[in-house]
Amino acid sequence: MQPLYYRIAEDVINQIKGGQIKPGDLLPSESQLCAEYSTSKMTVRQGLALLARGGYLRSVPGKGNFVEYPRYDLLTMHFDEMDITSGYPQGVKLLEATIMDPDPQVRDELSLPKKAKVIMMKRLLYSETQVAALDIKFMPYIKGKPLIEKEIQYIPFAKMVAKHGELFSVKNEVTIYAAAADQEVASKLEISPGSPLLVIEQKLLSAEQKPMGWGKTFCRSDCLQLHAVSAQYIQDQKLLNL
Amino acid sequence: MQPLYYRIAEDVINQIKGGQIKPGDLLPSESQLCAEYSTSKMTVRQGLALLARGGYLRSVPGKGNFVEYPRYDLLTMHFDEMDITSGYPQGVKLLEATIMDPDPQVRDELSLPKKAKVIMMKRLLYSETQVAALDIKFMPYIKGKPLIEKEIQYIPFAKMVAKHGELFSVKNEVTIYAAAADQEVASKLEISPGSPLLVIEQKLLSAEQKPMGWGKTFCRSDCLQLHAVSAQYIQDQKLLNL
DNA sequence: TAGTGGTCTAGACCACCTG
DNA sequence: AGGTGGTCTAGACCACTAA
Repeated sequence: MQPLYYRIAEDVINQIKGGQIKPGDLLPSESQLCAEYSTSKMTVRQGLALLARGGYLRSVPGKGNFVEYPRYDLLTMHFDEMDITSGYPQGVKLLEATIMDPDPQVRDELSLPKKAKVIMMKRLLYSETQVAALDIKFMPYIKGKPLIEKEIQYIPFAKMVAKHGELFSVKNEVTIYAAAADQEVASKLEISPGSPLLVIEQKLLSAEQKPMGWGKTFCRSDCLQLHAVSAQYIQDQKLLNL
Repeated sequence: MQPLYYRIAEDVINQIKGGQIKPGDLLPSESQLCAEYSTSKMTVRQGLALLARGGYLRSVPGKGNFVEYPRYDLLTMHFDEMDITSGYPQGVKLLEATIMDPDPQVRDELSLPKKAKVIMMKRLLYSETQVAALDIKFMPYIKGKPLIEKEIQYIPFAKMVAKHGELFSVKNEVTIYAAAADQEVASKLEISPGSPLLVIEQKLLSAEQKPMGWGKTFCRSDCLQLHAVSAQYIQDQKLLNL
């Protein structure tokens, strides 16, 4: 048996999707809905909260609950470098892992002071038996917090940074673009220079907005696609069986 | 003055971020929190609901509320073809808009029967004064539902499809990859053949999962980057001022 | 002033899990 | 049996909006 608040949410959304209520319209007031379902305010509000979460409603104090156009332009996506290897630890080859002086771009991205050093890590990622991506990552070097080679090889960058910085949670900023392969990347990826690459740039920040890691993943265009769906829809699947 | 439920949520999240409570730990039970804050169950639960929504908690009936690792691999992104033009209607040039027989790929993507026709639309998108993307879109042809040329030119594909199919909401499935420009695309985008492109493939589905539109946007790699952030973080900004 | 949503109370009963 | 989260009640008071 579905809870009542759930049924209220479904009824409303079905009226929206059926066209009886249109975006911009005002829903019946909460007290009206209480009467309609012979229930109390908290229950009605619990139902409406589901819809608000899904982006179907906007509540305006003193006025009412308005139906909203759902967003088609907000997309959610799953990305994790280790996805490329389909989870096979054998799919990762550590090329380098050193402590070094950062070049200006890296220093800038990590907002580091002049003399600070960084940990640099270069990995090749294989999907099946084929090389698929070259991954280069940087993080500020923190004295006395060594990285264990076995660990760093197989975990995603975000986890690595969280562990290294002893952080619970990190903000992950990702930039996606296409580029042509240069000499180095091309040879590592066994493609010809100039071939198209999907480049995924990642910057990790602490809760205080301090950059904790930065790097790029150069992906062979024949090995990686990213998939995203409108956030709206994900919510639906989780919250309402539509 | 912040509402109490909000303060409860903040207190808990600060304990999480401060390390006093770790992922996997059990929160104090709801009745304990009621006592601690001298409040009632509904208020405590309202606070915990915020955290659950943000992915910080998992509630297990009969057991308790567990602290969760935040997801670093779920990203949210904004994408809308019209973003490319920075909202300038002058930034769109309609090259073609015709009713035609679909080629096999299009028919397959739209799950169309043999003889069905499609509306095809080709547009050039300019950012500032420079050509930035070539956009090709297909939708099933529905008799008696003409598209008004002026309309189709300037609205995003998702809106167009919603309007044409008289749908309230559409599911938007996006695939992102890199590719080399072929002759046609290269000439339209004023780049040399083989240049890297960012290709954004869009499929729009009705609530019943029926394909309502499909197409690709070929973007000059020097004109478009996509940005995404961990979903976690967006929630924080909306729900808690951290 | 009357209606709206936002917050909150002090209970209740249920299904679930553990000893 | 006793504790947990999940649902729900029948009120209350507040801030906001509109006429």
